[in-house]
Amino acid sequence: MSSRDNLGLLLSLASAEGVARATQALRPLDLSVRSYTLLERVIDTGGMSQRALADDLRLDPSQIVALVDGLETRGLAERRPNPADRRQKAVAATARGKQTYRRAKVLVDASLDEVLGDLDPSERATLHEMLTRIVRRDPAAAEAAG
Amino acid sequence: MSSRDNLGLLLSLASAEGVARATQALRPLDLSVRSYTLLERVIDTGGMSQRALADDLRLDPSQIVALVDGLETRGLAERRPNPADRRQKAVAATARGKQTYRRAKVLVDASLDEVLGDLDPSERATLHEMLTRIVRRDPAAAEAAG
DNA sequence: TATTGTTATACTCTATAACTATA
DNA sequence: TATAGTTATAGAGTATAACAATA
Repeated sequence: MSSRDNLGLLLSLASAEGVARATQALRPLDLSVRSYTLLERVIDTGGMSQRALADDLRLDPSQIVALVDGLETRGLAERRPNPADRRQKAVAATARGKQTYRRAKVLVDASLDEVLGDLDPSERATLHEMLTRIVRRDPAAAEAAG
Repeated sequence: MSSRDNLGLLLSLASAEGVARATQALRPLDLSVRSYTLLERVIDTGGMSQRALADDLRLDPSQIVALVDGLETRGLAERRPNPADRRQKAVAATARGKQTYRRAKVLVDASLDEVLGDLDPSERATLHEMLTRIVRRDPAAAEAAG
């Protein structure tokens, strides 16, 4: 196996390509890829605790704080108290946040099409399924790996 | 499409998982994933200019300088003059660098097996082929995308 | 003029630890 | 005791610009 066949490297390069293009696509809306992803997640779920966001996005809770701060300052998301557990704060998108997300999604999807341009729908489904299996591992295994 | 189906996010998470595990696997040898990748590349090619390395690894030339400096300080790689073009320096692995690489490869391959554990050889080949198509795009297209 | 390697700088991302308020 | 959110800090990684030597 030569270095050109390094699957880990290929994965890393493909990811970097996707992030770079999405970053560029989101520039007109002044949104980072991670803010966009967080916004998408809270819109789809109707609101999540910051801890749940950290778990889903595989980020440290302290990074979620910074991302939510940024979105809240711009009026795109807000923290709502959770009466059931006053330690938690439910992060939810504002109406303006949802509108911004819809516009952003069009741009991001187009940038992803550029990256995946050579893959037909069936291949994309296969890729999606395989990546899901890679990512959705037993959390205990990831824990053990540190 | 829900955020759980975000293919760009999945790609990013899978890559991060692979890099994290490889980083951990390489810790005993005090090698970064990028140093390992560079070492692999110069061993497989028998020596490359820093510019060629930057192109292959999708890194800025100034980052190659830092990586080669680190490997050279530790006696794992060296810069050799290129008589044909005195601007260039051919980066090559030393005997010790090759030995370190062989030990590192065992560890990295094992860590990759953990990440790809659910994929059989045929599926890995499919993944490899698709990622190759994503990464090996027309350089002009990547250029245009910034 | 253009390219290779280099230095410098700033910015983002990531990892870690410690603190507070709640449970 | 443990968990959710927060703050602070240091280290990687990344992007950009400028420069000297060479083509």
